[in-house]
Amino acid sequence: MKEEGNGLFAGMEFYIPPGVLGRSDARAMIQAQGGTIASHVTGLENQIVLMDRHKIDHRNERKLAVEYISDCIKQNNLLPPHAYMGDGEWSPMPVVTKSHPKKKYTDLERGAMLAFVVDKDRDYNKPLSRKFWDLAAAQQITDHSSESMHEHYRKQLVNKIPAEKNQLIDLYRRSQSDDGAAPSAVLPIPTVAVPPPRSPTAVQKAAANVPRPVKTLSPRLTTPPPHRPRTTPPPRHETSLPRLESGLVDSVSQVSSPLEVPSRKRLRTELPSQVASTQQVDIWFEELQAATGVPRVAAAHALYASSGNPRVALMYLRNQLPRDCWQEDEDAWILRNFNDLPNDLGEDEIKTHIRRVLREDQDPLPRRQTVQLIWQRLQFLKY
DNA sequence: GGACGGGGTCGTGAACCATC
DNA sequence: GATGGTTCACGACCCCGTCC
Repeated sequence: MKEEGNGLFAGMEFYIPPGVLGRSDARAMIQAQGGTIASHVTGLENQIVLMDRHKIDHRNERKLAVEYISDCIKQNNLLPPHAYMGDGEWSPMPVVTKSHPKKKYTDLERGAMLAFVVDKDRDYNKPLSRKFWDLAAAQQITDHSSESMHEHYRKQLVNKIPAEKNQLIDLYRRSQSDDGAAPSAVLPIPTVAVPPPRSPTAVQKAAANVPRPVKTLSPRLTTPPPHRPRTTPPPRHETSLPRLESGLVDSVSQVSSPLEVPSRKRLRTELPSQVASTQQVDIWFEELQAATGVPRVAAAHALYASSGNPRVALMYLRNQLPRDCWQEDEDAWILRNFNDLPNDLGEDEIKTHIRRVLREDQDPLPRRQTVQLIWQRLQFLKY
């Protein structure tokens, strides 16, 4: 560890999971001392995770008890980490052990898996046999079992678009290199969603002409909701690309971009705040066409059905209709019930209205949907 | 028998909500 | 505004049925 710039923690990055006792105090102390707070675990060397002592299950210099911060400040010095690492000897609580802990895949592990596929001259767009992953497990490509890697690959990784896969591989390769600063040779992943044309007809017109988004979905979407909890990290779409480029990639729940399979949880707060550029839209069309072989018009239609989310559009084109990919009768239901709402209604009022309609159930929605998704779709349709 | 896909279980964490 | 409990969704892991 080194000290640079101003403050005890200058140049250092910490991640404090939600729920850690004294989290807010530690955050304040770190920031006051020039350190930075990461919103997600990166799995990279430059980040220290601060946890409750009794929850640290193994010794690791990058996983320390949260008291480390206050103690360093008391001593006005960066203390040796050893006394703050996981160890049953000093822990006031028994070390929690699990027979089969479920470890999250980090981006480095995803990159390692993909790099392994590439290194073995295999097509990373196609499923691979269990035997292949047996080999990967034997070579300890990750700490996960072969079956786990097999499942993760076929259910998650294989669905990523080539640009994302390349980015993960690139991240992994850079982490393996000493300097860690090799320039990325892969396509940047766009971080914004496309507000597509207003109707299918418009989509078809646009398909011949490449749809160009013209403005944000709504002013409300450009600012965080006022009721967002203090500890909620900033929307990932605001940070994903810079984080990738700086190597600070989220490992908890994957690289974030509109191109990934959208987490419904994430969608509840993370909405597009920018407009895609012409180049970005072109890239998406090319990606969709390359991945599925469909004509441009179909790609445009898929983008429309997916509210402008290219990754959902990809699933749509693969006949994997996710819940946030909308069908005609569902759009009709939304417009029938909510299109006449006053324009000055706020998000909360609209959602209250949506809840009431869902509760009354007089005009049931064809598919079960969350209030948040309906609200988002409404914003999209009204745009 | 191996590959593959579907689906179940369970741990985790974010979002939401009620209470103080 | 802070805190704690609840709900919900995701993903890791596992199992099983089907197909070749």
